Amino acid sequence: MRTTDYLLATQKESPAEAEVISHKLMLRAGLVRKLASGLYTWLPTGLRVLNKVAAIVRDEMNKAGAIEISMPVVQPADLWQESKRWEAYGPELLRIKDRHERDFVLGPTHEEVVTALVKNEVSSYKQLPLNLYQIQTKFRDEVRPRFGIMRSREFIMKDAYSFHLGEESLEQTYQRMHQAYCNIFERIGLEFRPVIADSGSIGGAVSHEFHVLADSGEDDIAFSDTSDYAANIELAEAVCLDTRASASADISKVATPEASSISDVAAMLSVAATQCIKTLIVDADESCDHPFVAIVLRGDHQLNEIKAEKHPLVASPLTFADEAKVSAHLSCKFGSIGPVALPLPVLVDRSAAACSDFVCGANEDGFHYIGVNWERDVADFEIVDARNVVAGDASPDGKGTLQIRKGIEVGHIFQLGDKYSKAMNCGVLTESGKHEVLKMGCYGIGVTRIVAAAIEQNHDQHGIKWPPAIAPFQVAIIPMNMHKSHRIMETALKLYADFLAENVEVLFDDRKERPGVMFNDMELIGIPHSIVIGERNLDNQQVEYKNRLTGEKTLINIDEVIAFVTNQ
RNA sequence: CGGUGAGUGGCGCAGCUUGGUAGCGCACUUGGUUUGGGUCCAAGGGGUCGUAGGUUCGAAUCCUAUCUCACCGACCA
Repeated sequence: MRTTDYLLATQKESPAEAEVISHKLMLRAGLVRKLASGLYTWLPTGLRVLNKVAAIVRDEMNKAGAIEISMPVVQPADLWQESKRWEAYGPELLRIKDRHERDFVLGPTHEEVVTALVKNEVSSYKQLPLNLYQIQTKFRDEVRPRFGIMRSREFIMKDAYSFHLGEESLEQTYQRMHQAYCNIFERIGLEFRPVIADSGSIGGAVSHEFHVLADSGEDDIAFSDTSDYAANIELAEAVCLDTRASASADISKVATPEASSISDVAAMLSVAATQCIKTLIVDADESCDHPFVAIVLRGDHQLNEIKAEKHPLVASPLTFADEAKVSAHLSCKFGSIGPVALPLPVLVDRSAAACSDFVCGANEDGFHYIGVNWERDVADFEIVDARNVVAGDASPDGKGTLQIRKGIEVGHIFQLGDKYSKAMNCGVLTESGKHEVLKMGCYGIGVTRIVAAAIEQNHDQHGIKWPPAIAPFQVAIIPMNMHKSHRIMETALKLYADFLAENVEVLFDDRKERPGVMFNDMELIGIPHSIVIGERNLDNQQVEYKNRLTGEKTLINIDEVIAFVTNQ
């Protein structure tokens, strides 16, 4: 490709709207342009990258035995009513009407459509297992699109759905997809981690997320420093190896006026936050005899809402209780609540349960207890896992300690079980002639998000440093002052033709620009290899090779250029 | 949805307080100049100042309404 025949669209300044580095660079390098909030046009350079990512995903899916199909973006509402997600999905599901006033949705995902398809097309156990996938546009009406294409409303997703008779077959395909995902991210060249995850609203039991590690990531992931244990912090089990010391102090009430937060109380009483416990009040599940439930954590720990709301006594979704209502019920404010003689169900985190002689609220404004001990002073409580793990915690698999890093979620795989197949009665006849509902798995990859994540992980002050597997071009030819020198033009044209003949993706910068402009643009776009042609080196029949990733520069003979670059 | 801020040529911004013929940098066009890291000089093209209404002799500027966008939060692939 010649730059004069191309839409380069690079910019010196990034638009004010861009906050994260990948968003800025995608705009500056001319990869995308915003049309409206969360909606982007892909320019030629961006589309080249996107297509490369999609090609790798497609290839690995095919190798893993999945079969490509293409389903409509616009889907009839009755399918969604059948699966109950017409109500459950909420405002993120964009609903539209056609000219006959019939309801439709723009598909945010395709479980309904694919299940309806399989229900109609597959009727025998002999056709199973079956794994269908597509690479296609999704629409989710996000509350707040942000970070450019990282969280856009319209995006491209690879979504696969597998169908099975029995858990064992599902487990096999799930493992095969897990491996395929690892292959995909390795081939693209990203530093990633598969982590145990919460299955959220999609449903099902077993689930893994694939995260690209980057400081700008929105998720915290915890992983062991010695084993391969890794989990989203939402799900990482907090183990407590400490055993509770026996009580050595008597309980007594002390005045703590104006002190309500843990840091206030700890400072006033000159104790460590780890010696204090905090009591959070959340709404109780309807089945509970009490209006609220108390969750007790050690002073330095944070509540994990995902874990807490799974407890049968806790309302789902987890809701912090209204302070006025709690005050009316307990006759004290949030900052003074404690588990001693508390007329509510008490759930105690494992680490808080290992405390002895601790400090807690006295259920009376302006007072705390000190020297409190479980069992002796608080008779009725249940020990649960309810906090976020922190760096340094023991790994749940018993090997090593946990570290925490930020990740960008680029893939998510689920064992769905029969959630959708049961609701839509999708089954086959078994060998014995009985109708049996199928088990399902689903496997998603955010193809557009991978592009942004790759930039987050691979850039410097000059611009993008594409992993070669997804670079828009492999080689840039930068001739200096070509319009003034016949031999430079001849050399450039020859190299360009030679690269094309070798099927190397080459961008020939034939603009009448100063060298600095060309260098800056090619580095901004992040082309891995550059060939710089100048008068100086041409005297020795040489050109300069530059590597974008390593910064390496070497002189090479003109007749060795093609071989040298194709070797890289 | 709550909070904060912003809408002025393609991009980045000034002008608004104190109303008086719309400006700067980048980009673009033409000519010259320069040529191994975003040259320099000159001339030029391009803007209903988000939209609607109001006040006024006169509104980018003041008032009202409304739309859009971004960031933080809540929410969520």
